[in-house]
Amino acid sequence: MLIRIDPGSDVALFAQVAASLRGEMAQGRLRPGDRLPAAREVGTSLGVNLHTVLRAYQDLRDEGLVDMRRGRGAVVTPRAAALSDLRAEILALGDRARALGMTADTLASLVRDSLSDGQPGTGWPEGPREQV
Amino acid sequence: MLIRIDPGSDVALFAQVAASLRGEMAQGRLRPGDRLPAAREVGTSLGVNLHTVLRAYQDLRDEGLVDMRRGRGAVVTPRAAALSDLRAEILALGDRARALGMTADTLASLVRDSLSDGQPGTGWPEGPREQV
DNA sequence: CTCATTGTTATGGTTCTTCTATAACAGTTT
DNA sequence: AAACTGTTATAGAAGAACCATAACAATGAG
Repeated sequence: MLIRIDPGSDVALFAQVAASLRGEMAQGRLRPGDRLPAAREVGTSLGVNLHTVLRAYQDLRDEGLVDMRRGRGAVVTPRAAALSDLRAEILALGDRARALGMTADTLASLVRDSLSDGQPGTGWPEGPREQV
Repeated sequence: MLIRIDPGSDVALFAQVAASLRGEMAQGRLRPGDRLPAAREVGTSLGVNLHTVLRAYQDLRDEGLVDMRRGRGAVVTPRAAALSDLRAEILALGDRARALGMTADTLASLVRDSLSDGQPGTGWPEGPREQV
């Protein structure tokens, strides 16, 4: 278990914590059934507020990567195995992108946008806007 | 040229604009040498402030995807061709991730973190923190 | 049952980012 | 010369992120 954060980064702390844990899952160091360290423990040990850690845990829960219950803690779900399944391909893609002079952030943004190119769901409060 | 934003999204507007343009480059609809529409034009047409658009343009410039100069505008660089080179692989990876029940955001975060697993650069203001 | 542990919820406050608005400036092109 | 471009400056409003503190409720160990 290794959680790394950089307070000087422009990425939100809770996002860094969540990303760290996803990385552990992808590397197989966190497997289905494993329990995440208690949020309070991570918080104090990391010099970060309890809620910041919990926000990260909740993001992972929303992604179906962990189950959370009071008193029991946050437990890694079987779905987390999918992350390690993709690890090799992600690294390969990263190598190619790096060779083309692309940063990790650029590739990540490109991945997010390329996949959500589908039509947005209905019922928007303000609706999306376009510019041609 | 198609720029799409969703004011209700949790993603920052400037990031959406930048992501849209990256997508255009990946699809080959924006090629090296092409000029991006003027920031003011995009702003008014999109109902968004000039600076919000410029922030997106500057991000693309920092990634080496466009060159910017006063009076001339923002011009797509040769490096942008790399995006379309990776498009097929990104879509393939996205399909696999989707089949495993993974969202685009999850995959994007995983990509960003898996690639930046290397040692952080030196000279941090506060230094990164770890938790074992 | 008792009790320590864990996530959950609530409240309030500070700081930072994002977005907007307006204006002037300085290269580039026509 | 004039229209168009990104650049810089200033200032404000709104929201997100983060922190601090406290109480609550489910779980598991003893």
